[in-house]
Amino acid sequence: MWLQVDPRSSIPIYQQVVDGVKTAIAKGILASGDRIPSIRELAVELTLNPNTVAKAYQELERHRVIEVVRGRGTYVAKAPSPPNLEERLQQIEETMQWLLVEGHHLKLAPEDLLVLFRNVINRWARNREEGHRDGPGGGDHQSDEEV
Amino acid sequence: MWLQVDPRSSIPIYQQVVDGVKTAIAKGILASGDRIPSIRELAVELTLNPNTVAKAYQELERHRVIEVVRGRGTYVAKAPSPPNLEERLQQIEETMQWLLVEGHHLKLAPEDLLVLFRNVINRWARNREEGHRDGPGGGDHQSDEEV
Amino acid sequence: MWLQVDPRSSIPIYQQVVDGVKTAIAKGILASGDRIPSIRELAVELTLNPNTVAKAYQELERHRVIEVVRGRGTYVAKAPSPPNLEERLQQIEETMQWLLVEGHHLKLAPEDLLVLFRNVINRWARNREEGHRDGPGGGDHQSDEEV
Amino acid sequence: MWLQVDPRSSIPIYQQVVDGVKTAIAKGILASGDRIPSIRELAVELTLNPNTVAKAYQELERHRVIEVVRGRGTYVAKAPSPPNLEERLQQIEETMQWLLVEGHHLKLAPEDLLVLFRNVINRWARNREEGHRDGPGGGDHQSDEEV
DNA sequence: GTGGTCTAGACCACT
DNA sequence: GTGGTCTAGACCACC
Repeated sequence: MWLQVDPRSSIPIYQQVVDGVKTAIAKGILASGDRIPSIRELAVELTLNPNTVAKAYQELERHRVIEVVRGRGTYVAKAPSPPNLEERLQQIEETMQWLLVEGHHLKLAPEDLLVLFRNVINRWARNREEGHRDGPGGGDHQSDEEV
Repeated sequence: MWLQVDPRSSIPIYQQVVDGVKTAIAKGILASGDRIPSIRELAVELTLNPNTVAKAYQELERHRVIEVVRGRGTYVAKAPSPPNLEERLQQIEETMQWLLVEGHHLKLAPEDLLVLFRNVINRWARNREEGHRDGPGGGDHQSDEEV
Repeated sequence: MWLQVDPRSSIPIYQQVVDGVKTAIAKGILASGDRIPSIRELAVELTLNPNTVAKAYQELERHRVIEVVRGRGTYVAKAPSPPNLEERLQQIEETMQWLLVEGHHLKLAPEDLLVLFRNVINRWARNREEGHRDGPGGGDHQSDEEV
Repeated sequence: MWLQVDPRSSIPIYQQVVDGVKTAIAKGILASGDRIPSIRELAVELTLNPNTVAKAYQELERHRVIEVVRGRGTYVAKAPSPPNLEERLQQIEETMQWLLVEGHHLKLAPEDLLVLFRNVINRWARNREEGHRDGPGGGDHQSDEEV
């Protein structure tokens, strides 16, 4: 399963679901137009309350990440154009500043963090490739891009 | 004041205080051995509940960022050697992965994020320099900034 | 086609059909006595479940907007005299009040809304003219009445 | 009470609460910075489930209409600058078009609707004045603005 | 005290 | 079958 949840984490479960779906899309495991499990299916799969999953799905819909077709199911959105772009860009910069602060207290200079970030990116790219290869549905989406 | 708090933020106030102190240290505004305001002083200054400030200070002490000397006050720790390094390094990497996911949904490629990160670092370096220049070197706590 | 439906909208599809038919009539694309597609035809055309179309047609019939002639087809009603006029007038006024509230939060004064409404009316009138010119079917039914 | 709810309406209760708060603000009954009832208070007052009220409050917060201060209560936002302005403006125009369609079937020409709208505005202005006069707290906010 | 999250179980509208 | 809404009752973090 491309989605896992840790009920003991301090991060709300619904937020974990939101992040998990976003991650699966970013990794290429889910592609535009793919159907994702219904609320009830996912609730059974992860042994969660359907309401919890519903809350996550609503949040994802609000962010234009998925699209709900009443009575038929839920799908990964076609053109995931984010709404409040500025706000979220600012959040990204704040997170980067947090990295600098946290790094300083771990005695990591900005250059160290830059190197670390590069490593994370490379590892990510490799995983993404795998995600493409053994993704759902067999040969539905290619994986022939260079890394 | 080198510390500000937004009561309307979704981030807990005590967490904002923790982050604020860490940031001030990382920026060079506070240095090892500097005295920081007492719980009551800070509570008055920021109009917070003393319990809230106390909780933040506890957290900072647990992370070896500050040291409380009974009856004399609280000081920035000499050698802020982090305890649970492994755990926090992992958290940093997770945060970087989150940047990749969020960036993907904002149509920012890893390279874009790398550039963005570099910008943030540069801006940070500039601010840090200023922090050094007109830092709290003179009296108890400086407050001569324009408002 | 003078009717389009968005399955991803939060507005029920049957309601979209109802509104669509009413709009076509108001625009002059459909006129009194015109034949409209059968339930099955429309369902095929829009790839909808026939039940959904049937529900829409029922609603339209209840509002005296269309008339079903058993075995012969469905037609735009002659004298679309509304049944519950009071109720619907009240609904119109409520909608106008909603416009004022929503406008206030968008910093639009009532005068601004009035201007905006005038613009919408003008645009509407222009479209309506076009609807007249290149109406459906090419001369099958005239609809050059004044309103 | 400046908020009423009809449990038998087809409009979701939480939506009624959202609209009600917005209306109260637009009418001047609630002003920037005013405290609004806590979730539990309002739930008791309207005999609703707290979760229902919470959902409404979250929606209002997302629209920047209210601000939540943890542990202290909820307040009408200072600078209610709406986020997705374009989207909401478009919704307003669509609503105005709906008025034209609905008016046509009620045999109301656009000019009639314009007149009707003017009436609604005037009535609204009068009510707003009253709302100011016998608002909460007596003379806390003035009501001497032109109408 | 406040709001935030989660579960359980129910009913409804839509397709 | 799908998602949307509501209730009831519980636990938790924060202030």
